[in-house]
Amino acid sequence: MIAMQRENLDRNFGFILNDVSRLMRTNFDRRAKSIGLTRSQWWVLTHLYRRDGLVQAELAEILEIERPTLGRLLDRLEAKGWLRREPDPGDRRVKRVYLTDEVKPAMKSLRRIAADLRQEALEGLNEKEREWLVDILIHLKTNLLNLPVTNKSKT
Amino acid sequence: MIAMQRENLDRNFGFILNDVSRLMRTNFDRRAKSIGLTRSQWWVLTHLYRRDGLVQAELAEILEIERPTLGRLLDRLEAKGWLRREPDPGDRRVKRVYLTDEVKPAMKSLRRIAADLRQEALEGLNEKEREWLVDILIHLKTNLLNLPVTNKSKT
DNA sequence: TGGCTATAATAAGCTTGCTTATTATTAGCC
DNA sequence: GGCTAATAATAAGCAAGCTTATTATAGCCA
Repeated sequence: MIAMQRENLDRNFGFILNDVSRLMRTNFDRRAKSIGLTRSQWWVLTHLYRRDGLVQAELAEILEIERPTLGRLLDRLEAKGWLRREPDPGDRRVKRVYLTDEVKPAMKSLRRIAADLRQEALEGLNEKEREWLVDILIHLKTNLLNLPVTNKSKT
Repeated sequence: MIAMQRENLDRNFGFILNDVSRLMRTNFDRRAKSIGLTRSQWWVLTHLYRRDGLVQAELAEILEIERPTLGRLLDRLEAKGWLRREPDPGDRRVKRVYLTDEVKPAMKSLRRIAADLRQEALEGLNEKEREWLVDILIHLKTNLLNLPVTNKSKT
């Protein structure tokens, strides 16, 4: 614990991670702009594509974002005609989310953009290293999810 | 390239990265809330701590964020008394940023929070793996910064 | 059945990213 | 010296995170 005062900021793990994450997001968003979707929006559509008609709360759970965050994402997506919300017949608190037909062709382009960008970011790493990286990231995510503070207001 | 339609979303590199980054940020912010600073704000102060009196544009460059983003961060930090902006005597377009005395003690707590969180996130990785991870992330960042699209409106 | 408790969705407010556009000033060139 | 181009800072507007609080409805249990 001596001489730790002047740590190397350029190798600060948290911030490099943040930088890479931000660069991926902004780059994706720039490429997808002409389609009229952001990466977060695409991610929502991707999951609905697999399981159409999800309840909002379920979808938020799957996406690991808070319900209000999802709510406003859906507002924008609905306004642009990518999906619609319909009341659940059995439970009047619930709304279910359904994709519209416009989605399918757009999805294809976005999947392409995502794959290209991923490829470009990972350029120079071999398959083994890529797998290893994903494993490590999953490990970190697990660590973080297990932290007591992370469990917000679980009451 | 066959049967790639149904890729494994849970191992999507971009999104796990995003998750880890988000968890780090929100966790930090929760822990630092009582001090009244966010992680982004702390990062600004950390750099000023090393080089007080920077010009805003230089600082934005170092932090790798856009100038308006920094501008509003500084607004909030200034409003809470962590720093002040002073006109540059030689160039009337320029403002230089100086930390106030309140900063020093807070910095110590925040550095502690950051170190703890980093440790908890990286739990289970040995020193070699940690170094490797940082190297990989720097590599990815370099890849992303070299993408043509990333160079925004350089005109 | 009637009343608490839990749950779904949303509203409201804050932060931090980004873009694009404006304003003030400086620098550079003819 | 005077015009044009470049630069510093900010304004304005949008997106997507988060919290906390509200409203409507279901569910449970006494």
